[in-house]
Amino acid sequence: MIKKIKGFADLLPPVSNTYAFMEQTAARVFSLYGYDELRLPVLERTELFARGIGEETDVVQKEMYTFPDRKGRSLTMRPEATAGAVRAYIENKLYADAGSVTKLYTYGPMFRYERPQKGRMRQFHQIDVEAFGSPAAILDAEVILMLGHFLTEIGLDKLSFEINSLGCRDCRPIYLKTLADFLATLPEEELCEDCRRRKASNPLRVLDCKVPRCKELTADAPQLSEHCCSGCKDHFAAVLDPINASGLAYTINPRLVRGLDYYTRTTFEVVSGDIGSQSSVAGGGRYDGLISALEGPDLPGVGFACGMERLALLLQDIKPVQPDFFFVVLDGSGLSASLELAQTLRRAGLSGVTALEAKSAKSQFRQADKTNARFCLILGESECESRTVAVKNMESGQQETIPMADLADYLNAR
RNA sequence: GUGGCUGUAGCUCAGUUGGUAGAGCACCUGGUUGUGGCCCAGGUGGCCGUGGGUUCAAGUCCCAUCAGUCACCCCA
Repeated sequence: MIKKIKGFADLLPPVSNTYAFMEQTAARVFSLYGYDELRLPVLERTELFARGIGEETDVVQKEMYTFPDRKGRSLTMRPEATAGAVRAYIENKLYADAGSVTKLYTYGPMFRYERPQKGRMRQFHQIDVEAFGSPAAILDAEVILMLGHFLTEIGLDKLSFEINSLGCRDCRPIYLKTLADFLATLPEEELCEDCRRRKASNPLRVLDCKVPRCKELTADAPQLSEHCCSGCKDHFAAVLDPINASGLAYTINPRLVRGLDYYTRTTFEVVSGDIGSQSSVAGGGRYDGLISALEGPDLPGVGFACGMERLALLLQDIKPVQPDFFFVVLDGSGLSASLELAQTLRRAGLSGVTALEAKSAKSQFRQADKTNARFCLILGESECESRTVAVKNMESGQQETIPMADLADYLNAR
């Protein structure tokens, strides 16, 4: 038997209905904020991600599905949506007639070659939002509030928001130097193995280490909020003001680090304690240098992505829609008539299914019961002859004989 | 890439110190020759993940392998 490959999943009902619900809710909520849908390719040139996400990131270095096409060009299955969205924004010159801001959302599968575990698949799904072209702090705040609005609409209003600022292209390098100097003063042998490596490769990550001893050692580490430039300080305050006014609960997490190189200034994350170790259900932030780094105009951007697998872990699975009617046929003569009648009812807006073979009445009624149909429509020999249908209300058990011609009106009235 | 745990019916799982494979749910049929749910009776369904080894005998013990899962790491 051919089986699916590791880290890839079939999304079956009722889980698939939950995904549809998330997508539909996202589309509805985001449109309230002026966002339009963007649909992007799943494959891009490898270089897009290498330059967009950062050559040194784990995602690029060891997690991408990369392979040559038939002409030897290196292609990559997208590991996230932002780089592709920025590429589309530049390539289609959406900045030309957009006024001050271009608001887009997209959703779909992403691919990362990682060891699967709870909340982490190799093919996973994100709902992604990008707002290009404006440096306004109020836009950062709006994006965060919109994420909160969306989560509330899908029934998740108890999640924790964490917000931080990572500084800008000017002040972050200075801070990183300060941090590196501080880390160099720590006793090397007392740091965990990972942190010894991260000290050089990704110093911000050391602040995020979960090992207790590392936490102690870095307790007095210099904080970016004290070392960033006045522009970044003002920006961060201007982001928090409207969020405070909105009543959205959040914490400032000065150790909140994003793994993708492009983030600047505002970053945020939504975490849940109920879904295992992969606790981050959404994350995002501002990326003011990304568009120019991909050879577009020097315009800023802000956005976020939600992990649909992780949200689905928090949502009850939504049941498939229930049909209104089920056709019971008692002999072969009713079979073709039942389909014809069912088509009439469907065109009249009623949903339902027909029996596909004339098995015993008991068996057909059992089948009808399983579909949760509200009515059974019974077509036997006598009904076919008199051009009527026996309609049984499955809840009350009562049954009436209705002329075929009146069937749609009769059912629609109930 | 590293580690832990688990692989027995469609699903959830029992299976004693090794002795020829079980339950519940689901499914099918009947109890009502044209009427569901509840109940009752019966039934279908397993290379016990795969390969090798030990043994008179392996679901059970040993080795390997594959798969799943959780965690590290990383991220949404």
